[in-house]
Amino acid sequence: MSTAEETDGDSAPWAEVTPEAARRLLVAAVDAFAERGYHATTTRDIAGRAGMSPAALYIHYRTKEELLHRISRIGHDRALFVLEAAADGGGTAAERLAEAVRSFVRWHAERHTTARVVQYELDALGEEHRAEIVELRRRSDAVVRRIIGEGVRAGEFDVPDVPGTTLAVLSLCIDVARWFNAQGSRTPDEVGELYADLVLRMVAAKR
Amino acid sequence: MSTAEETDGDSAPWAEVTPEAARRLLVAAVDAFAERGYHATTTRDIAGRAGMSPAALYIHYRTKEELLHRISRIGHDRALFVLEAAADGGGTAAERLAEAVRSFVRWHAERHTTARVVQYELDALGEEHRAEIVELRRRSDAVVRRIIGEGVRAGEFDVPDVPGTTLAVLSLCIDVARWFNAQGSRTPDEVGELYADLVLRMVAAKR
DNA sequence: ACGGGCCCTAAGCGCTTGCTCAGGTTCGGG
DNA sequence: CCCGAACCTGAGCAAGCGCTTAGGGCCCGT
Repeated sequence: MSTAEETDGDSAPWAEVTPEAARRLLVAAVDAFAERGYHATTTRDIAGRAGMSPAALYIHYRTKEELLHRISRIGHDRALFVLEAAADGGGTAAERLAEAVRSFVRWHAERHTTARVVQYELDALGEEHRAEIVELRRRSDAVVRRIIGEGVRAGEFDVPDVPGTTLAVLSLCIDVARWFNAQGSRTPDEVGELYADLVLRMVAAKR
Repeated sequence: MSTAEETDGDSAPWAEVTPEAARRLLVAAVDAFAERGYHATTTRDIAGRAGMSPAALYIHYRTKEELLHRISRIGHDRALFVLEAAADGGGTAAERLAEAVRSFVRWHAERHTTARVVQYELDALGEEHRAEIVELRRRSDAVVRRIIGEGVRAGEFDVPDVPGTTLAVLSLCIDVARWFNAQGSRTPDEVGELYADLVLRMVAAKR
């Protein structure tokens, strides 16, 4: 009865992308964007990875930017879902903060290809699309800030600067997407555990 | 008699880039790369910002990639210098770690335009150039790891996973370049102070 | 049997890219 | 007064870019 059961939306990564061909293209785009970056990726490369001709892409997506937006939108939705699930999981503020960091970090490590695109190609999006995504990120910030604030009020935490510490916690988690390597020596679970511990130390009341 | 006096190599940012025109181009490139990213920046844009024709760029640099390499090399050298100065500053491990984080973070905040290019456009570099830069980053890692290791041995710190914590500390500092905004409410000094405190909490021995 | 909608491709359009090159300007030394 | 070196520009090349278009197979209900 953990907070994240099977509804974490990550068991079948891109199942909701409905025409199978559109999904293949999207997965190919995630790989390509994560590997080379949005601007260095060509539509020919994406289509090639999906085993199609360049023109096929434009049957399912209007532009290359729309592809990035779809990836970014779904990715942020899932990351936020994971965070909120942990935050609403009950228990002390420390337990909820630890679980939030643990699962958020695990998501960024496990799906670091997606996360890299989602977190680091943000300003390749157009004006409106970016604004939409930024709103989702503010909600992530609010979730973490709320837990820390509650912990402070309950006397569990000692945090002189709540917004600053919130920023640092999220920054720490997000940056996992940059350095995490699947071939590396740490599993996503191990990193999640390590980071949950480090974050608890950052906010712990001195005894 | 602080560790970082005026020799921090940042008082006159790009003074060592010798022909004045070459420096103008390099500064323009830093701005453009930081704003749009390496791949989204055109040589015409760089030359335009420097008030020259596109062809002028190729008198001073062989390729666009060489420009990025020069920026990356100088930036990493300076960041590493700042770190090492703090590490060799004397005092307890806690004092040295705090000073290292403080000045490293301050550098990333103050010069966040440069830092963004230096830290996030790494894999736009060619094979050899990237290898050279990666070596500099390993030295940064070694500096932080050494301080933490010494603190543990001296009984000042309680750190179950030294390499993992080192990674987290550096990740935290580096990511400042991504979110720091000059128009924001925090000064580089404030962020450095906040982060030094947070990092000390992460490694502090429980009492 | 067959017509229409759905997917897909081959070919290519218009444009921008990184980069080149012949030629012009500036300037200190003989 | 002229020369050569240092620096820069206008014009443009080949290649690659995002994206479009005309059309061909395939599968469905009727």
